[in-house]
Amino acid sequence: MLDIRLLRTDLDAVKASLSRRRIDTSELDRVATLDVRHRRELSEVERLRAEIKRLSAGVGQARREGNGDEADRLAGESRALDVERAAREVAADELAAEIREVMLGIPNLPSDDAPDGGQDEHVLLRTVGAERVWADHQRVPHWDIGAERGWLDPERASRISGAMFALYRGAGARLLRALTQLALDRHADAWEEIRPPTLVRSETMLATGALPKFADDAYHVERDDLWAIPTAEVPLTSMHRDEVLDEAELPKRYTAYTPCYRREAGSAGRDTRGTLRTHEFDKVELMAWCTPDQAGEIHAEILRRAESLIVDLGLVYRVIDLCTGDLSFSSRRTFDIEVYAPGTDQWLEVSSVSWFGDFQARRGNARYKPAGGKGTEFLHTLNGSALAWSRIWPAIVETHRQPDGTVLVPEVLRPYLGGADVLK
RNA sequence: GGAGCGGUGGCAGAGCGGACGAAUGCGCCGGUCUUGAAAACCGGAGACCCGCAAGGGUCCGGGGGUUCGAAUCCCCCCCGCUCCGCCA
Repeated sequence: MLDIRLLRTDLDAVKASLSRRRIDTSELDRVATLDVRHRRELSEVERLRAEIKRLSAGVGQARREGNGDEADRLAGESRALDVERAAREVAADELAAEIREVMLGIPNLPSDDAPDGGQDEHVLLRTVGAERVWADHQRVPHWDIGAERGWLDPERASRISGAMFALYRGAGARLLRALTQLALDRHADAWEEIRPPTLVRSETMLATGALPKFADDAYHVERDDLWAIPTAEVPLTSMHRDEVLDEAELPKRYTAYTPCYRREAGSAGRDTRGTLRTHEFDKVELMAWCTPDQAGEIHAEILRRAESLIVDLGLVYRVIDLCTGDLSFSSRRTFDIEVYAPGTDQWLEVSSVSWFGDFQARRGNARYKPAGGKGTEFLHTLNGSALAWSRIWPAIVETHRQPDGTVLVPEVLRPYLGGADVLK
């Protein structure tokens, strides 16, 4: 959520910034108007309440002095004022609720550094491995490899759960487990491993920015009013909700391995083959809490870590600086890592490394106490995927497919596959 | 699912109709002492909102109610804990 004070002092700047996202900014004018009215009602309510408090103190005093008539007179006066107070308060509360509702639907301000551009534009920062030459045996899509080797079983997956679910088997399944373990181990040096709940409350979804706008994209367990997380970012971003941390304990770095659930509403019929787009996939995520000063370095660190794993897996990839029109709702700046899958001849998004500023912390009321200073400040949050099953798996089997149809195991993965250098 | 107990400041924990934004302890900040630190002692400090400021207001899980006045009484809800039952 944006700081509403920004709308009071700098409405034009906020509008200019949000229009870089290529969205309609008329809601901002509406909030600004409502805000003025809200504050007017609020100060009137407060004036009345102060008066009532004064009168009430008088009642108590008059009573103690045995002056019953005076006490009754003051009580009556107070009662009359309270009628007006109640009416004004209802009006103020309604305005506050309306303001909140609109504010929750307004996306974050893009960073000044984020490149301008629409949804289909992006700034390519670098491509690693572009010079690589692909042989015919690497031009086989992973769904064919999966069928050929018995690693993927789409018929049974849909028998069990329907379209857009994956069922991996044998060495294919084992490869996933190895990848997960590898990713988790790589960050154990500085990132605390978390295994959070994956069914969460509405407030938890709201703090991240997954609600209220994107309710249709998530699975909702109605009977218990719980949501299946679309990413570990959701529970991790509520780890310190309603807390006040000491600056000395920052930054806090977490890594979590969880399943992720997405309804993919509106994507039916797209990417129907293979594992690229599924309702459920597992992912290892990196997520950090820090001060504004630390955010830049952490952002770089997450990107560095995500890239280095991909390098070690022997994959070709590129890094993209997302344009303002393509930035996700809560993000101020995002770098996407896309891995090249030679069999499907596609660049697959495997990680979005994002800086959210204090946007999520504000929604979740997560603050810190600056060392030596007084008061509290909102934390900054950042995150990025370290490894997403549904995209890394195809890239690996396609990239490392050998002429005989087997798949060469990247060096770093071998210890996790009992030393095997080839998957047959 | 049944029974009981509880939710108060950064944390722990008193208070149970008016003088309570709230004792006390821990933690935190400043000072005295010390070569320095620790200890001890003295002092300070809650969060949030409105306001240029002076100042005002809100906040004792959330929401209603009673009352001139609610942390305190009543109702509903949420969350947590304990015991029993069920269960991977």
